[in-house]
Amino acid sequence: MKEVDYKQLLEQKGLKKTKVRMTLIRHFVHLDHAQSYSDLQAALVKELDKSTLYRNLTSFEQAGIIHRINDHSGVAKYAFGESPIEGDDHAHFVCECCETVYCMETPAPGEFNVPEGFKTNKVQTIIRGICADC
Amino acid sequence: MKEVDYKQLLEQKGLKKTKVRMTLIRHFVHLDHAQSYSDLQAALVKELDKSTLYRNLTSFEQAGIIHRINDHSGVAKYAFGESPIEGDDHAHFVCECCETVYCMETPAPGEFNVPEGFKTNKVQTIIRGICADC
DNA sequence: TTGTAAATGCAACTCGGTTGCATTTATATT
DNA sequence: AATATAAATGCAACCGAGTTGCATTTACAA
Repeated sequence: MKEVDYKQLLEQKGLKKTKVRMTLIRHFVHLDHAQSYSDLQAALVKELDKSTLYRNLTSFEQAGIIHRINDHSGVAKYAFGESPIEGDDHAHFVCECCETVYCMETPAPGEFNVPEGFKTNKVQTIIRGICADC
Repeated sequence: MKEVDYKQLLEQKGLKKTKVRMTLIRHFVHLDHAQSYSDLQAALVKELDKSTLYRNLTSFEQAGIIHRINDHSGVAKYAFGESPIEGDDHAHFVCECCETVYCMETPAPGEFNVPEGFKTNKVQTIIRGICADC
């Protein structure tokens, strides 16, 4: 994806092309794993305001440019792209060694037998293990 | 489970029988769904110190009296009993209407095909839907 | 009964995340 | 190119979950 495309991506989603947003997109695009707020702060050392960052993460998420991941670490992480399996949730892999979070193409399983009266809408899955780098 | 048993449960786990702990156990036992810190604070109006509460939640968890649940709400919740499926993780059901979290006996599925070099250890599952009460 | 380690309560703190508001900036309009 | 306007930014102040250090109290064993 080229610089020009980032601009188009923003325009297409009705978001203004600002310095902060371009920096953010550029950063997300070339990463294969999810980033938390503090990861982002550390990586983008340039003056980057906390609330500006959070507000942009939110609007990017709403625009489908990134998606929010909840591994079970207590802090939200974000990765480039909409949920790969449109609408539905894809699984996330958390490395128990380096804590890195990867998006898996593996779809969540369909069937879970819940008790009488319970209705299943969707299933979210976290896979824990060791990643290829560790 | 009777009062006397609570005491035995604590002794057996090497935990001293204190007022706070008895109150906590008593509270957890007769609940069918998970409690967050603020749920507990609200329910146990009696003077209950924040750090004491957290420290007890931690030791109860280590002792296997309760287990910690991470639905994707951002706050940890706790429910009575060890993970029903010994060692392995059981699924948790989050009601999208009342936000209540229930433990499901349903085991997590075995097979997820992860990329080359990735090794799966365990799978954690959150089922979202509508509970029997809603 | 008393000694001791563990449990409690309190205050102060960290950190993720949010909100209100004044200032700045992107962009559409002239 | 100048300008009007709504949106984006930066800042400070705030909230709530969870943690830590420390002095005091309590359970329990000797």
